[in-house]
Amino acid sequence: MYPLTGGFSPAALAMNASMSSLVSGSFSPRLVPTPQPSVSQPSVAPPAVKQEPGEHSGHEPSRKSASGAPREDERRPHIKKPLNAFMLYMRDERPKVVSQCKVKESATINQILGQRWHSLSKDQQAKYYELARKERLLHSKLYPNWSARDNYGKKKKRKRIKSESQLEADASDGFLPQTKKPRQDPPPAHTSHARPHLPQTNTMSHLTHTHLSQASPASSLDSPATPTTALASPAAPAATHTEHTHSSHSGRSSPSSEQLQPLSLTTKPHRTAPPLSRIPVTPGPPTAEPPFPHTPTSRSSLHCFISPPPTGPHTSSASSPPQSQPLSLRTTNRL
DNA sequence: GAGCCTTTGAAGAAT
DNA sequence: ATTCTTCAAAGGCTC
Repeated sequence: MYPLTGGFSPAALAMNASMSSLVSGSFSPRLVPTPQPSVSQPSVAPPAVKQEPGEHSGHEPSRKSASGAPREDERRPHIKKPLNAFMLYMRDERPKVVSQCKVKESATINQILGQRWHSLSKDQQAKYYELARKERLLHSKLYPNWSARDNYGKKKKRKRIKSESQLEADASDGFLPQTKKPRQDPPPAHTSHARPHLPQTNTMSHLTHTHLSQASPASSLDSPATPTTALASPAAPAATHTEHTHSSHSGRSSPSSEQLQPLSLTTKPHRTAPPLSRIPVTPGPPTAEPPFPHTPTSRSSLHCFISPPPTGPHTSSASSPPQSQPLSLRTTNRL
């Protein structure tokens, strides 16, 4: 369900959907009324601002007020990260997958969407990249002082207790057992990391006269964090079949690949290891394996996407990303 | 009820 | 400069 969004139809995503649509609901799927009374939101759905109940949770020692007074961050609303291209895509496509595949589990849906994402044409992906870029731009205008770091540690992670069988599976896999490395040390590590944390007191102060309304992001691409090149995808540069894919996705240094070669992100090796624990790594002939070998047992629904994969809209005939790149291939990094 | 799962991408932290 | 980690969404499931 898309609370406020008003729904982005893929079509609506089109560039022409300039600010208005963007503003209308982009990054605040389920937002909570902005707490800033003083801030007059210019007919703009405020970005995800949310007051989290257990927010304080003891992190962020850095901004603790000596006295008993409520810490600043406690009163500050939780400003969510702007959605990236894929997230925007998911938001649009999720309902379709749900209805088509009759699945409800987000994990499964996301797997399907992940595959579909790869099968998208560059143009289609570019649409979302562009949209995401606008989102970031808008977000940075709304919250100039916001930093992704602010949200670090907001999600408390629980240590997953692996079953023996799972551990075995991991072990037998032989490599990178963990998809998400269970942190040995508490996540908010950096928070305790004495760093000059910018005083975010007035996160929204700038909003008072937000240029937002006037902002035509597309034109003001000179935003700091955003790659000027529209499609600047964090992903690999050119080389349709970039195997070596930009060893790092340090997107910021974003390649200046123009629209010609928008993004070959399709081949991007994933940082987080795929569900290896469930996907038997077959040392044998890779070709023998179907594109998506053995998906999670109970996740048969993956077929939903996998079945019709043959010829995605993406012209990339040969270099075909997803199909030719079985999940097992994307094991790469993260040692 | 909090957190996990699962995906990709962005950004910050760490090396 | 490169690598690693966290968080965005989301809903069923697990603890």
